[in-house]
Order: sequence, then structure tokens, then C-alpha cells
Amino acid sequence: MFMIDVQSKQPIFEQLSEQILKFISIGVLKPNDKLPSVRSLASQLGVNPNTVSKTYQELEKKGYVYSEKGKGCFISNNEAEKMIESDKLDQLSNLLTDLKMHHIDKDSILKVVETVYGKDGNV
Amino acid sequence: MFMIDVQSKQPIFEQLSEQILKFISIGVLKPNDKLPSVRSLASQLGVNPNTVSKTYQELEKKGYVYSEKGKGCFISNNEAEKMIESDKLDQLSNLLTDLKMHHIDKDSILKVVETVYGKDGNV
Amino acid sequence: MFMIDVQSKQPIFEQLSEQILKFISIGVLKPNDKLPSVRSLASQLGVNPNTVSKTYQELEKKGYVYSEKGKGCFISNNEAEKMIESDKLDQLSNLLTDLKMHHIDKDSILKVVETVYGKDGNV
Amino acid sequence: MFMIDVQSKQPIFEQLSEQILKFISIGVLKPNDKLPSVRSLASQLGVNPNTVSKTYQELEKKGYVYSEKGKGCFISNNEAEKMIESDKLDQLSNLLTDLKMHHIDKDSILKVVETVYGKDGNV
DNA sequence: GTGGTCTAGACCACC
DNA sequence: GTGGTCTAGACCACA
Repeated sequence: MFMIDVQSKQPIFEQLSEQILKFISIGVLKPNDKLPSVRSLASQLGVNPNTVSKTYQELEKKGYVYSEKGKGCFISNNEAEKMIESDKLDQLSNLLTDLKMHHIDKDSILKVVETVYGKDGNV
Repeated sequence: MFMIDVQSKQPIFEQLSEQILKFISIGVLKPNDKLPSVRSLASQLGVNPNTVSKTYQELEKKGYVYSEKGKGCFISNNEAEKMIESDKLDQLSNLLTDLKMHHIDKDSILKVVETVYGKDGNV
Repeated sequence: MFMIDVQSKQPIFEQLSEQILKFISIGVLKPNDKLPSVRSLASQLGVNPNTVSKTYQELEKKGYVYSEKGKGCFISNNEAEKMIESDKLDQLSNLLTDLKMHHIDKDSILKVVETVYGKDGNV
Repeated sequence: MFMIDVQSKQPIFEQLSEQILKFISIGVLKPNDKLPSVRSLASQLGVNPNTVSKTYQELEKKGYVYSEKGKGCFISNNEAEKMIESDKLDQLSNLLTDLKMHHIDKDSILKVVETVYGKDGNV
């Protein structure tokens, strides 16, 4: 289910974190779903348990998951999906502001949007 | 002219690099314009000369600038602006692909675009 | 009657322990009152019976309750209330010492006291 | 300057964190002061560099310090002192609410306050 | 069994 | 030199 690239410049714990958030946001992981145990996920990915543990702790601090000692780590139910969506749209806004500063016109933007999303109105 | 934030998680050389590219793309820096000397820019920014040097070397590798021993570092004339624009649109494409994977619909995207660029077609 | 939060960082057995002490100190539980059986309380709270058992054992160690094999667990009569009160005042003393070390002045303390207890002298 | 108790049940990184906060709040450590390097503090305390590193990262996430790769870790200047004071008064408020629920009267509270702070209005 | 903490020692990017 | 990340392996508290 999870995939990491140990060669990547991006830290493993960050790759893993992003994947979990992605699974939350696309609905594969739902509130109160149990994440794999630290040890099992670590061995499955071939990484150190500490690395997985760090990932879970990071996500917990951000409120996306909660952990119960002796039981496991679970998806948080406080509207994690919406938090993620809001974060992503912020990223888009920042990038667009940057593009605008580079004098890239709206039409170029829209062309890219349509390349990715298709020309019609569907998702 | 240049501004860096030493507290930022983003490496200084990267901040500096991005600013130079920004100035190229908005036309403040034009082909064959001379960049400040490594030493002067370093002392002006209060950073290590090695850091400025590294910035120039990175930009030279990517073809945005060229340096001549004993003379200085200059903006390259091989269509640097277009290269930058293409890079930025790639970033946008990547982000949009990510947003799509998160099931964020096209309308939300367009709303953000219009917030940043204004509703009419101008730049 | 009892409530626990499984998501809390505080161990369940500790939450339970504190609640029992609270009920003793406010007089809901009186000397020689019988506590729920380990099994019934565990199933009622949806926790592991071991956890409830541990709670009772901890309280027994501290002298707040006593247990009789085959009969159950009962509130101790050796001035449990006063012991609790003394414990709590110790906590307050420790916290105040900490606040003093942080250079927080007496007036700020008194203001908080009055916010919680009301400005007049009643309880 | 720093002291830890490796025997304590409280995690080392937390002890260290609290001490640093204490030094900030009493003014021994001021904004932009440099903390000891991860390695030097670790060897001085006889703990693992990772443990110190974790402490610094925790404090950074909470905004009390900022770190610059290759340079060191520094006290943040965004009103860290006031943040700490506010935190501490919150703790006091919580404890007092608890005491009130235990039917401990205001006079007992005030007696403790005066024991710690002295009967007169100074400090 | 679970997650949380820690040590020992390593490599990396940055300055 | 600095902080950031990771591995290997250990012990603890909790359920």
C-alpha cells in the first residue's frame, strides 16, 4: 500500500507522511481507521521503525492522526480531509502569485489547468 | 536589491538563486547584465562568500548565467526567460496533478486562479 | 458514572484513578462504599479488565481503597479525603514555586485565583 | 548550566526543553542568543546527540527557538517569554479548577500562595 | 502486542 | 564547524 524511494532527496518520514495524507484525502483512509503498526510498516518498507515512528508523531502533532499506547495509531476524525484540502489550495495560491510575479499570463495558467483536468467541466 | 531570510528552512543559496531568476524573468536583469561580485553581494547580505559563490555556480550549471574569470558573472542570453517560464509551468502542472489526486475539483482551482489573477482576462 | 478518553495522552488507568479520587473527595464515594467489579467497570468503559485491575491496585497501594478477595474493592476509611486534599495542595505549591521562578508576580496569581473562585470569600 | 536527571521518569528531551524555557522566561537566555551546539551540549550532559537534537526540534516547532543549518540554534524573538507566561497561568487555572472541584476552599489556596510568595505584596 | 524513548554511530547538506 | 536524517538495536510503559 505504501511506497517510498530511499534514494530520494526528500526525507523518508516526509514521503511517508505525504502518502498517508494523500490516502486520507482520497478517502482510502477514513477517520478511526487503524494505521499499520510502527514495526510492521517499517519492516514492510524496509526502513527503520524509528523512521515510521517519527512519521506518526509528526502527523499526530499536526492533528491528522492520534495514537494510543499499546493499541496503535489511528486516523483522526477532526475534519482531517478538509484541513488537507485547505492546505493544498493555499499551496496553489502561493504558486500562482509567484507565476503572476513572473509575468506569466492567465491564459497559460488555464491551458495547464485544462491539460491536467481535461477541457470539460468534470473532475 | 536582494533579500534573504536566514531563519528560513530554505537554504540561503536557494533563496538567492530564486530571486535572481525572478529578476531575470520580470526583466529587471537582462541578458549580459553583470551580477554583483561574490564578495560585495556576500557582505551586503551578511552571508558567507562561499554561499554566494555556490549560488552563481548553480545558476551557471543550469545555463541561466555565465561567468568570466576576473570579470564577473553575467546573465546568459540563451532565452533564460523562456526557460524559467517553462520551469514554472512545470511546477504548476505538478501541483495540479497532486490536487487532482486529492479529488479537488476544477472549479475550486479556477476560483483560486481568479482570486489571484482577477476575474477578467488581463494579466 | 465514570468517563475516560482513550485518545488522551494520559494513561487510562491514571484517568480512572483520578476520577475515583475526585468522587471520594467530593463525597460521592464514601468510606466502605463498594467500587464496581473489575469486569463490570471494564466492560462498561470498553477497556481491558487488566487496566481497571491495575487502577484498583494502584489505589490500594496508596491506601485510598482496600480489596477483599471474592468480595470486591472498597473505599478506605483512613481519612482518604484529607490525604487527597493534602496531595492537591502539594501540587499547587509545586506549581506556584515554578511560577515564582518564572518571575510571575503574586498579583497575576491572585487574579487567576479570583477568576476561578470568585472575588468574594466563599467556596 | 543545564542539569538533567537520567533516572527520572520524565523524558530527557522534555526535562531539557523545560529548562531552556525556564532560562528564557527568567531572562538568562534572550532573543537571538545562541544555544550550545547539539553535540557539545550532548557530551556535556552525557546524553546522545539525538536527544538534544530532538529537544531543539521540539522547541522550534513550538516557536521558542529557530535553527540555522550550519550555524546553530537560537532563541526566537517572537515574544517567547510572554507565550511561556501565558502557558503557565493556564496551568494554574486548570489546577485551581480541579482544586475547587475537590471542595478545597479559597482560604487554603491563599495560604499556599502566601507560603510560596511571602505574605507581603512583593515579588 | 502497541507506541515512546534512548543510545551508538553513521552520512548528508549547509555555512 | 553546524543541524537534519537515518539505521541498528535496546528498554520501558501501556493494554
